Order: sequence, then structure tokens, then C-alpha cells
Amino acid sequence: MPPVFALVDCNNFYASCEGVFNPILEGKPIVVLSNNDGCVVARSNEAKALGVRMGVPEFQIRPLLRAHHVQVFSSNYTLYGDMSQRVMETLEQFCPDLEVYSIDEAFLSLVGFAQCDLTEYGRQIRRTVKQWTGIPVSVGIAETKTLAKLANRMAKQTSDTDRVFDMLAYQDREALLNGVAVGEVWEIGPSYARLLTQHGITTALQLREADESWIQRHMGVVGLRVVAELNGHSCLDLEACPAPKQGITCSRAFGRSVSTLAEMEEAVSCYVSRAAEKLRGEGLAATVLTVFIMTNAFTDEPQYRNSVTCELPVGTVSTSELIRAGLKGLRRIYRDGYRYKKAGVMCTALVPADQVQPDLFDRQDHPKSKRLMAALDAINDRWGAGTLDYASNGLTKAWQTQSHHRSPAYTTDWDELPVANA
DNA sequence: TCTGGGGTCCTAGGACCC
DNA sequence: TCTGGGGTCCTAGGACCC
Repeated sequence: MPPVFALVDCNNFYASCEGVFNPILEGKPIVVLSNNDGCVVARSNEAKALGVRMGVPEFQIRPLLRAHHVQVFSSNYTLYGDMSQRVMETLEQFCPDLEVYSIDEAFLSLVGFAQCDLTEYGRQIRRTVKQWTGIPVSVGIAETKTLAKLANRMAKQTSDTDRVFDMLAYQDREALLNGVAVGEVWEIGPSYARLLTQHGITTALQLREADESWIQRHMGVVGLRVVAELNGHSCLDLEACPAPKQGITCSRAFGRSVSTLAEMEEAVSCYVSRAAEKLRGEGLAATVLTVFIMTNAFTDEPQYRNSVTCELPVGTVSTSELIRAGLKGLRRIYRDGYRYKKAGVMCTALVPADQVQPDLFDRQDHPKSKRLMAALDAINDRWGAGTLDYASNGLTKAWQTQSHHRSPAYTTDWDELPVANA
């Protein structure tokens, strides 16, 4: 049976999450900012209508935000992650073959539903998700993932009450693709869009018809795949089980610049702790740790950036071992006399935590360390992040990321439950 | 007068995604 | 003053081997 994909995408996801528990925001312009309250990462329709662009730094549009009383939120990933899970669980009720593609998108394989009215099924999905979670979604349906992505874009252009588009049921495919700029196609980013436009390929239809050897030469196999998918040949399968992660990163810009090794050590120690928590959450152990630091590239100040990679003798999930390695690396690359803006750590060469290759000369008491980490995670999970912390993470954390507009953890903290007023 | 060829592995950088 | 974070995949080129 030929494949059929539906792409379900939450509309303005972060902004919608903020709206769910704060109904007075209905109909108002909302923006959500990235970490450090830096850039706009989500906008409600009303904010889009005001011309607020995606990714724009907040300080550049501050007057506009004020003038139109735009509601501004710091990002609240605890809330968004939980809402995402609710949406995905709802979608599972409609279709067991589901790929969670990102925090706000999922592909569904509708192969077995061919005899249904797929448009109507899409509407049912949309209604149910809205009713159960409060999140509005759009549904795009087509025979490849790339076309389902485009169908989803078209769904977003339909009326507010519909937001479902089934490309399979649409007669004039050529006209449809002719109306799509080449840069709107999945996997065609700014660089490829420029290249294609220079060669006279400006629409999805022209890309579909493009000369394959030219595409192969300039865009490699990725380009060929896009062309095939636009032609209705499915190259990208539904991936129901996510592949194990290849790396785990924790990096963040500082709330203000850091100019002492002591503060940088605190920051790196904190980031390592967070990365180690994520490792344990995924059941993975790291055998390589990379630390990087950098100054603020947006200023004229003297610039410095460097990184160091440490191979760990044995794959580990132990926060203290990783902190030790991270700080040792940091001291190798840290240079006095700079104003640092950002640091980060990456754990790579990951292996399943229960299949760590032992080392003959390893003196660590691993069972003990494992119990310690389990206790640490359990306590922080029960009583809140940071309840138990390493001394090297520092007490004041004066360099920490800013978030001045954070909404409550409505769904994951008893103390922050929303209150319904009669 | 004249510098092999073919294979693998690794890494850095570039492209993309949300 | 203020400019995000976390990922993936592909490719070219160098190192190395026989």
C-alpha cells in the first residue's frame, strides 16, 4: 500500500501553551522569548499581525511591544515539555504509528486509514487535541513527509475553524506547488534557496522538475531526496522509535559577562551537572566531554573562543567525575582578560549506561556512585531542581541566565497549579 | 626526467531542522 | 545594556595503509 503521512503541528506552540492557562490572553498579542530573554521564538497570530518577526532580538522591538501591549513571556520549557507530552498522548489515540518529530510536531502514518475520509479524520484529530489539551493544531496530509509538510503550511492558511489540508484530495497539484516559494520546502534553507534561485528555480514546482544531475552535484543526496519526495516518491520513513542520541549538550549565554576563572568554573560545573542529569535521564554514559567558552561576538571587545575535548577513561554518568574532568579542561583553555558571554559542555561518544566498557585500572566504586546519583536525582525530582547541588556549582550564580517573564509551572508543580475563579 | 592507486577512517565545516 | 539552545546528516579533504 502506498504510504500516507499526516503532519500534525501545534500552532504557535509556546505562545499557545501560555494562553491555555491564562485565558485573558485570548485574542491578545503574545511573544515568547528564548533563553536569557534574548530573541523572539514564538508569536501568537496577533503578534505576527503586528509584524513581529521570528528570531528578532527583543531589545530591537521593545518600543513596538510596549506600544501594542504585547504580552511577553520568558520560555518555560517545563510547561511546554509537559503540554507536548499531552498532545502526543492524544495523537496516539488516533494512530499508533506516530513519530514525535519535535516538541510541537508529529508525523502519523495513515496507510491503514485509506478507506476513511482523511480530511474528516484530520478534523476529528484537531477537535480532540483542542478539547483535551487546549492546544490548536494544523493537519497536513500527503503521500510523502515533505509533501505533508507543505500540506501543513496550506492547512495553516485555511480558515481558523478548519486547518486541515489533504493534498491527496486536491486536484491541481501543479498549481499548488507553483504557489510555493522554493525556500518554503522542507530541507531548503537560506543557502540552498539562494543557490536555486540563482539558477532560476524559484518554486516548489520548478524544484520538482529540476535536472537531477545538477541537483546531485550541488546539493548531494539531500537534494535528490527532496526532489523525489516532491514527486511523490517517499524516501523518508516514519521513525516510530527515536534513534539513541549521539550527543548531549548544555550551553547557555550568561546573564552578564564573566571575567573570573572562579565564576567560569561555577558555570561550567553547573552545565556539566545539568548534562549529567540529562545523560542519566536517557540511560546513557559519556566517554568524551567537550568544554567551550566564548566572548560576545556582537561587541567590538577583544574576542576569544576555545574548546577542549577530554576523553574519559571509562564511560560515566557520575556528576562528580564529569565535573572534575570539565574543570580540568576549562583551566587549560581559560585566559584572563576577556569578558566571556557564553560557555557550554558537550557529552559525546555516548554508550548505553549498562554496557560501559570497564577499565582494568579503574579504582572507582561504581555501584556506590550509581546509588549516589540515583538518590540525587530522586531528591531533585521530588523536591525540585537544585534541592541538592554540588558546592562547585556555586551559591549565588550571579552570572546566570535572565528570565524576567517566566510563567508558572502550571502543570508540573503543586504550588503553581492554575486557580479557577468562579 | 619526472612523482601509483585505491581503500578506509577521522575530522572540520557546512547545511539543515525545530 | 540587551542578540537562544539543542540537535542531525553530509561532504571534502587529510592521514594512513597496503
